Amino acid sequence: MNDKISLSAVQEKFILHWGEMGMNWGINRTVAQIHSLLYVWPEPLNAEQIRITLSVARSNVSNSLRELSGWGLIRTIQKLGDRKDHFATFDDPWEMFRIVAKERKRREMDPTALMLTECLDELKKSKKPDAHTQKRLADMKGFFDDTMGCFDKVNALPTSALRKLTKMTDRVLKLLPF
Amino acid sequence: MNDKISLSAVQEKFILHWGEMGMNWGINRTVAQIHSLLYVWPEPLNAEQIRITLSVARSNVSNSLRELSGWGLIRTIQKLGDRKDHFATFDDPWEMFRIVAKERKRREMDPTALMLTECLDELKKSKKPDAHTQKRLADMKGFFDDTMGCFDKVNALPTSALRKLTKMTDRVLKLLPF
DNA sequence: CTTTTATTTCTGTTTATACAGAAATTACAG
DNA sequence: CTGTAATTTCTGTATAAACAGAAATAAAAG
Repeated sequence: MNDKISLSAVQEKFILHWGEMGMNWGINRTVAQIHSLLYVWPEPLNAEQIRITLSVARSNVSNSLRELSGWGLIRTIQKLGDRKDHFATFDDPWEMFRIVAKERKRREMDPTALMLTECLDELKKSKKPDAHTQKRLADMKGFFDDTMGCFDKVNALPTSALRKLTKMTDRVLKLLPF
Repeated sequence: MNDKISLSAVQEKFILHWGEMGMNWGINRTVAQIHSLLYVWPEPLNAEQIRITLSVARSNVSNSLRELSGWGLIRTIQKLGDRKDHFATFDDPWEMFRIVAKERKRREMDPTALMLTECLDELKKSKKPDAHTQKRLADMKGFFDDTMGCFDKVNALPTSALRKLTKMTDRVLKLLPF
């Protein structure tokens, strides 16, 4: 039962900050802390180790791990002679960002785009036009379509291409006819 | 005292959805609702009109308006013969996005980048190296640097350029040496 | 200066979320 | 099977955020 994990001061600082940052983006603190713990720690950890290290209830760990699975941010790893699941996240921040961004788009942007489409349909069918609302919602819909279309293409790039692209921003923008 | 504002079904649907969407991004529901109300409504509204329309407490309106001001998302408008402040947001979704994105970067990404720098400094000064944590934090810092640098440049573009850029994604990506 | 109007701040309540600990379930070992 | 380990689900509690309404303040009018 050597489940004792000893965080360095730096690791603890990183994990605590990550938890708070997550909160600002609507992500549960414990969820974000577990994610950052798995990110900094050199080996996969089991639920009990996470519980002890972060000083939270076992159930909290369980639910948070399920949440992270729902995001596709962790994978389970089996170890010989150990029935416990061990958990790990990804090494590459770009890949994790790609996953999170894609999932947030699916969960939050897509439904909003749909809502806007529905609203515009209803307005079109309506007797009294309300041209102003129509314009505002159409503008917003146009914004969503443009950004989401762009996002899908960029986000589909592999990490190497994304990294290059961000480093070439100046040159790319200079090429364009603005 | 003609403060009665009558929302259409579509406007109400839009506002309610916007409120819920805001919550998912860590933004107060009432704040998001007020913002969307000002966006769809054809004229600037005063606090009392907002209170009645959204059925919330006057204090809630006051605090939410201050919050929106803090984001730079609303401006106040004076009307002749009316002491009340009237509030309006922007017409252009791209501009609003630019404002929000810039502000979120300032509030949440910048401090995180700073934290990572501090952590890496502490690691460098440390006696026992902990190469693994160093690599992980350096990777994350690199990701932040690359994305934030790119973001600053792209986000500085005017709406017209941003719109064109998103519509050219395919062509731009094809030009690049991937 | 007093009254009216508008806004903000304060205080207590409500509500939603996070969480702990217990209980129940599941999976496996012997 | 029976017992043990592991995980999940359930239930109640704590915490923090949102909110309403009152009180206080500020601003302007007369």
